Amino acid sequence: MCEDELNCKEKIRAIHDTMDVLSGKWKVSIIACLCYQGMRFSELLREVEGISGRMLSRELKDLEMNKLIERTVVDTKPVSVFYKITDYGASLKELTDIIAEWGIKHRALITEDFKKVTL
Amino acid sequence: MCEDELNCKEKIRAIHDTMDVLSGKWKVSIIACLCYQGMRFSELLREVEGISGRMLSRELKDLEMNKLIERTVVDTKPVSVFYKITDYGASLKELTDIIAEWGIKHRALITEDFKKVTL
DNA sequence: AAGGGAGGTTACATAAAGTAACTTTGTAAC
DNA sequence: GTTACAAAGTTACTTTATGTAACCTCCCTT
Repeated sequence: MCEDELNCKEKIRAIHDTMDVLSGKWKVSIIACLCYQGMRFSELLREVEGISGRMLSRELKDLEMNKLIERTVVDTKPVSVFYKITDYGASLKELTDIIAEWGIKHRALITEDFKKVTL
Repeated sequence: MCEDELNCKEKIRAIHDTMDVLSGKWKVSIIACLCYQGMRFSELLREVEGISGRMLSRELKDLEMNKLIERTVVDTKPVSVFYKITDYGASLKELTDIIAEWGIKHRALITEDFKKVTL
């Protein structure tokens, strides 16, 4: 299955297949975060800036259903809940890297343009 | 700006920066499609299966505002409108490739699992 | 003059995301 | 022993995004 052979419609279908799993504003960020290290709900809430508890809770459920992450209740007092990436989820790391790389270049450009316009 | 130096929060910010530009269900598909070749509104409507005229129209405006694509009215009779990727938009090709690649692997896996469960 | 394609827009309906308050269990502080 | 606060959510309500369908204008063909 060589990428070069993909025609336009096949590629778009493949993109939709990925996007179905990563739909929404937060999933890519959550996965990227858990690729660094597993962590608890409250830690994710702090790392993924801007996300609400409600959305985090939902997105984590979705990701768990798709077997991209694993949820473990740790029997501490009080209990804590630990989330970690699965091997399958880790296969998305390259994707998160490329998305982040582009974001960095984009921000640099926007900032430059901003300087040009305002100075 | 080496990717390895990115800490978690920086990476998440970068991901959000990209996602702000590519928000919504359709933008990545439209860009992938226009990376193959420029085309007209009605052709995009046919290539990007499932999208409605309303959404295509909106997404194209967004993409144009972000300078990822270019809109040209061609003075044929009747007029046609041609959309093509800009150099900047083309810098997203690698991203679309990786997203599509993962989608293909994912579909293969899902299909296998389906076989296992139903046979 | 009726119908059809291109390139849209408008009005209305549903689904997804955001906000804020509330819950439960436990621990620590006064 | 009763506030007070953290973890891990949930519930009710609001706003935004997406989807559906009908409609518009311009030009061409039959």
